[in-house]
Amino acid sequence: MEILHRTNGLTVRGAEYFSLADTLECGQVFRFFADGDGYSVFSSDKHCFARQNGDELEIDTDDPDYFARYFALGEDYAGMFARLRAFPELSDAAEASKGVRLLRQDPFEMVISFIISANNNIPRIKGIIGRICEAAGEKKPWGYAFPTRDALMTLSVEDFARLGAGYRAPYLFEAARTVTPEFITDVLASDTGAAMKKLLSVKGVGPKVADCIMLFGLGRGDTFPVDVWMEHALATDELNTAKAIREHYLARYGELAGLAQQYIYHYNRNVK
DNA sequence: TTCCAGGGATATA
DNA sequence: TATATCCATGGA
Repeated sequence: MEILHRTNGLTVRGAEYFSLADTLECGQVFRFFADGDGYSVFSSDKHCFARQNGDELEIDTDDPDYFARYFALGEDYAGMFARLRAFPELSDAAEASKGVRLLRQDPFEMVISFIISANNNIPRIKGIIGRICEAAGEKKPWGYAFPTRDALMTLSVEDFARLGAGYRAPYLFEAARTVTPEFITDVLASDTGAAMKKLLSVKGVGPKVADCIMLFGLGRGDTFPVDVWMEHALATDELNTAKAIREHYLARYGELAGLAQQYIYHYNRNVK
C-alpha cells in the first residue's frame, strides 16, 4: 500500500485491504454520510471527504496525519486478514470482509457515543449525536465538531433529554463530568481487565458498551462486543449467552478477536 | 426476579 | 395500515 501525503489530504494506492464503505457501515462509527461519489466523515473536531475507486483511495482533509491514523493506514491488515482467514469457521466471513478495518476513533467521543448506543438503533443514535454536536460543538466550515468535554458540561440533563437521549440523559450528564482526560489516560494505560472495570464504573456503560469503547476508541483488539446480531449469528446449545460467546471467541482469536468480530458482524448484517 | 425508561426501525397482524 | 417488539443499561 502506497501512501502519498498531500497538503490537503492523502492519496492511497494499492488499498486492496481497505473498503471505505464496509469500514464505515459496520456499526463502529456514527458520524458519516454518503456524500456525492464518496463519504463525509467526522471525528472529534476533524472532517474529511473520502472517496474510493477500486484500490485507490482519496482523502481530502486539512489534517492528513489524523486521518491516516484514523483509517489505520499504517497497520498490516493483509497480515491480520491472513491470520483470521486461516480459521475454517471464519473463512467465508473474512473473504467477504477483506476491506473492513477498525477505526482509531477519539476515546471521549466513543464513550459518549456508545452510552447513547445502548438499547438503541443506528439511525436514532446518529440523530442524537448530530443534535448534541449542533447544540454544543464548535461550528466549522464543514459542519459541527464533536463537543469538547467542557462544552458538554454546559448541557443540563434536560438539554440531553430534549436532544432525544431519552433515559440516557442523566448518564451523559454524569459522563461529561467523570470521563476526564486523566480518566482516559488511566484506562489507556490499563490491561484489558482493569480497563473494563474502570469503564464499567461509568453509569450507562455496561459490558457490551465497554467492549465497543475499548475496540473502537482505545485500539484494543482483544475485545469481542456481542450485541443481539452477534448473538443470533453465533449462539449454539453450548454458547447460549452473550458472555459465553464473548469468552469463547476472545480465547480463540486473542488480540485479533475485535477484528474477527467486525468480520462476523459485517458478513451477517451486510452480506448474507 | 421482573419491570420500566425515548423512540426509530423492523416484524407481525 | 395499525400494532407489537426490539435494543443494553441501571434502578426501583
